[in-house]
Formats: sequence, structure tokens, C-alpha cells
Amino acid sequence: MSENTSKSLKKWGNFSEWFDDMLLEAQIADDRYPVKGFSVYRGWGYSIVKRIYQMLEEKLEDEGHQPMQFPVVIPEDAFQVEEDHIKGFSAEVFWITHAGENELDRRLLLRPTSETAIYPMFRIWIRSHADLPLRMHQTCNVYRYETKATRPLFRGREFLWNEAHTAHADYEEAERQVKTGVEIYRHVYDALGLSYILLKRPDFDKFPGAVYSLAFDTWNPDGKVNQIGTVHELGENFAKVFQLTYEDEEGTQKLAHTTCYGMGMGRTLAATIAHHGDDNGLVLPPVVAPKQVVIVPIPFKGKEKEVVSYAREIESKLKTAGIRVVMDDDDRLRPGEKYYKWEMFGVPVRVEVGPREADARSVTLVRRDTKEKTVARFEDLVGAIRGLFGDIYENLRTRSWERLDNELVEADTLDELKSKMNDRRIVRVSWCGDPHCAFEIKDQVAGEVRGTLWKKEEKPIGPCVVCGDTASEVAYVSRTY
RNA sequence: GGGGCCGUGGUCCAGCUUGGUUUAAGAUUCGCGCUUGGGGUGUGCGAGGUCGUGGGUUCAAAUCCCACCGGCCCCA
Repeated sequence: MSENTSKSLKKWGNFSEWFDDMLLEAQIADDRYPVKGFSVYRGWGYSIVKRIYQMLEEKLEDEGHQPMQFPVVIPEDAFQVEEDHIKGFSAEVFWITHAGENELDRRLLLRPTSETAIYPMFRIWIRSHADLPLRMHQTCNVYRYETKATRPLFRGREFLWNEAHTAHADYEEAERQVKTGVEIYRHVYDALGLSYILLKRPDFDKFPGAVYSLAFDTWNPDGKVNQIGTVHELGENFAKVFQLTYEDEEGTQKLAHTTCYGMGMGRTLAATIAHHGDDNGLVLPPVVAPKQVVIVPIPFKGKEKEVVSYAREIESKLKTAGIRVVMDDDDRLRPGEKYYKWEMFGVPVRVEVGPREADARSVTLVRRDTKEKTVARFEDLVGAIRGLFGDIYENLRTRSWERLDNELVEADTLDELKSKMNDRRIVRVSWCGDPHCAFEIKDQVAGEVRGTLWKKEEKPIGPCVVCGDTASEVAYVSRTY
């Protein structure tokens, strides 16, 4: 697989085209599957996804979440218990109405999210305060019949995610869990070097059935924001309708309080690609790169043996050190072609080994993010590469946060907001908090109110940009996916 | 929700306006061989298409019409 020379890939000039090329050329995902909104994760892409899952699952389990796997089907009657939840999701539900030739007398649906699958079981499991808190998580696929235009990774009708669900004795404990959920997600996004804004969604945009919703929004090169994860405080809303009660120390029956949070893998992967990639292809953080190092032997006539055997020595040393390494000794390709190929795949470090290195027992190391070359001695190989991994990670992370900083601008008036929205920025505005003013923004400019910073008081600098009344909050406005 | 554009070998595309010299062109890719090898070597031979699907108009459809499927963009 090599990159298409007939096109020039421009991440900033034409993100859509660039991104589609990345998916195809770097074997991330293939959306040519013949059902709209469904696509295939290919080897390189799914390997990255698995590593993200692994980091997330490990952290969740460290924080006391048990791994579980619930069925993909939910019976209609369970789904229809919570009123807001139905309103929010029913238009997007895939129904199973038949089995063979027979019509089912109890229709089933493919989970769009699993609250209504999980709570009937929580009700069975929770009897006393000793059963709380109850925390679980599952990695699974969910199904939503999206009516907006689908895009691979960003918006599909089937998507990969991890969802966590917890039940608690009281609101305070649930609140602490919300914070923990946020910290778990931060841990993963930070490891990927992703920048984000953590917003409390406005009431009109919260998860159907939630008390409030938090969301991690991140920038995208095309000026839209990408929601990569959400955390919801559900209060007693679901507990009430699913009758999640427990007996407390005094022997009285009480309602549990619940939370849930979900991280979309497609979008998290999309952000990783979009934040770090460049016009030569992917640039992967070492922690999730399926291959962290590629060795390219450069055999000259008469010296093939020395070069190849030295390259194998290097390969085995790196493997022993636990570094994921691939040796590209395919003799049909020239070294230059291999450089381009592995740059497309975003492998963090390239090791070049030719007669020069074999003679000197050294290696030439090239880091993917800056293309900077260094030379190291064979004895120092592992340390040098580990050092580069650290440098690459720091660089990617810093660049991502700087870009976010760059994307964030202020606007004092609706006109200014309009013009900055046309520049595809994320704009901070003073807002009175009235939903009508938020809807007015949506009507007038190409973006919408995403919310206000969570746990960080921001003082509005002027009156509400829409109505001119006293502003109570600073709202973040942007185009969305 | 409203409007617009598009679908031709694995990929990018020419051809469509004005139906017929088109055996559907080219590049890339893929296979085999030689050559080459520190940033996309060159070359020879070969492979790959029911022109998205179905229907209609016509002596004749990649080309015109309709429906569906799939993709993209803009606006709300």
C-alpha cells in the first residue's frame, strides 16, 4: 500500500479529502461496505482502537468497574420506561420485528445505548446498601439510525464505544462518581495527547433522561468540534422508573442514584488522526501505535548480508525490550518508498540501517513528527528510542493544546460571532442562560451553543450577545458534527 | 428539515452537453521478469470493467428519462 501520487493531501486545505485518504491509505477503516452508515475497521485502525480500549478498560477496572457484556437486544417494554429517554432515541432505533417468517409479538430493538438493558438487571442485583456502589462497564457496538449525513468514524449508524454505568446510595456519591468518570476519560485523552474542552451541556442538549451532561469536545481541522466522550449525572430519574431501590442501614427502602458515561472509539480515533496527522500521513502517539518502530535496511550490492544480519540484531534487541517493531525487508521496494509508506502509517520512529551503520555499529533514528534524524550507538539503542517516544508524545500533546488555544476566540456581538464562526473558530460569548437566546444563535450563525466550562467559573465580560440582558455565563459556540 | 452536486477496473479519473469510429482512454495499483537500491529507479510482458442497481425511451444508452441504493457539499 502506498500513497496516491495523483493527489496532494492537504490536512488544512481540504480536511474531508485528507481524512478520507487517511482512512483508506493507512488502512484505518473502509466505508465501502454496502450499507449506509456502516463501515469496516481494518487492521491498522482496529489495532489502534484496541489499544485505546485497553487503556480505558484498565483504568475503569482500577477504579472499581466490573467488565460485563449485556445483550445487544432490548425488549420494547424495557426501552419505553423512561419518557425523556424514549423521546431522545426512538427516532433512531433499529427494530427487530421478525424472526424467520414469524412476526415477533414482543418487538426487540438494537441498543442505541444500554441503560434500559442494564437497569432491569441492576434492579435484581441491588437489594441493600451493601450492594452499592455498583459499577460496571462494557465495550460494545451500539446502533443509531442517524438521520444526518453519516461520516466514517465521526457519525455511523453502528458505532464502537465503551459505556460505564454506576449506581449509588445518594446524590453526593453519584456526584463523586461523575468526577471519577471525568478523571478516567482525561487519563485516556491525555495519554493520546489530545486537547479538549470539558463542557456542561445546556439543559436543552443533555442526554435524554439525565440531570445534567458533561462532554469532552475537541477541535477538528475543518472547524467543527468533535464530541469524543460524555459523562452523565442521572440522579434518581432512571432509578425511579426502573425501581432501583435498596434497604439502607435503618431498614428503609431508598432510591438509588445513577450515572453513566461513554467514550466513542470512532471519534476518539478520528481526533487522534486529525490532531496529530500531517500531509505525509498519520502521526501516532507511541502508546497506541500498532508498530512503534520500523527498521528499514538499506542493502548495497555485496553488503546485503552484513546489513541484514545487523538489522536482525537490532530487531531482536528491540523486541526483547518490549518495543513493537516491524522489519521492512521487502526487497521489491526501495528505501525511499518504504519511508513514505511507513510515514503514511504514522510509525513513530524509523531505524535506518545501511553499510555505514553496520560498520560503525550505530543506527540512524528518524522521528515521525519532526522528521529529525539522530545517530545512536547500538548499546544505547533502546534508551534512545524510549527517549524519542517521550519527546514525540510531548510534542504532539503540546501542539494539540496550542492549536486548541489558537481555535478559541471571543466575540462581543452577534455580528462578531457570525464572522468568527465563518472563520471556523470556537467562540466564547457572554450568555444570559436563556435557551431562547441559544436557539437564536443557532438560527443566526452556523454554530450552536455547546455549553459552559465545567467546574471553572468564568465571568462574562459583557451582556448577553443575543438579548443584551445581564449575562450569567460564558458559552462556547461552534460548528458541530 | 431545505437546496445542490456526484457514482466509469483496487484507487484517481477522461468520455455524457450534441446517443452511433470507443475494442470505454489515461495515470496509479496489482502479478511475473530484468534493472535499481541512503527520500517515490527504469523497463518489458501481463491482470483488472455486466460504466452503482432496476426499469423506461430508441434501430442503438456510460451518454437521455424515472425510481431506488450509495457518497459528498451548502443552508437551517
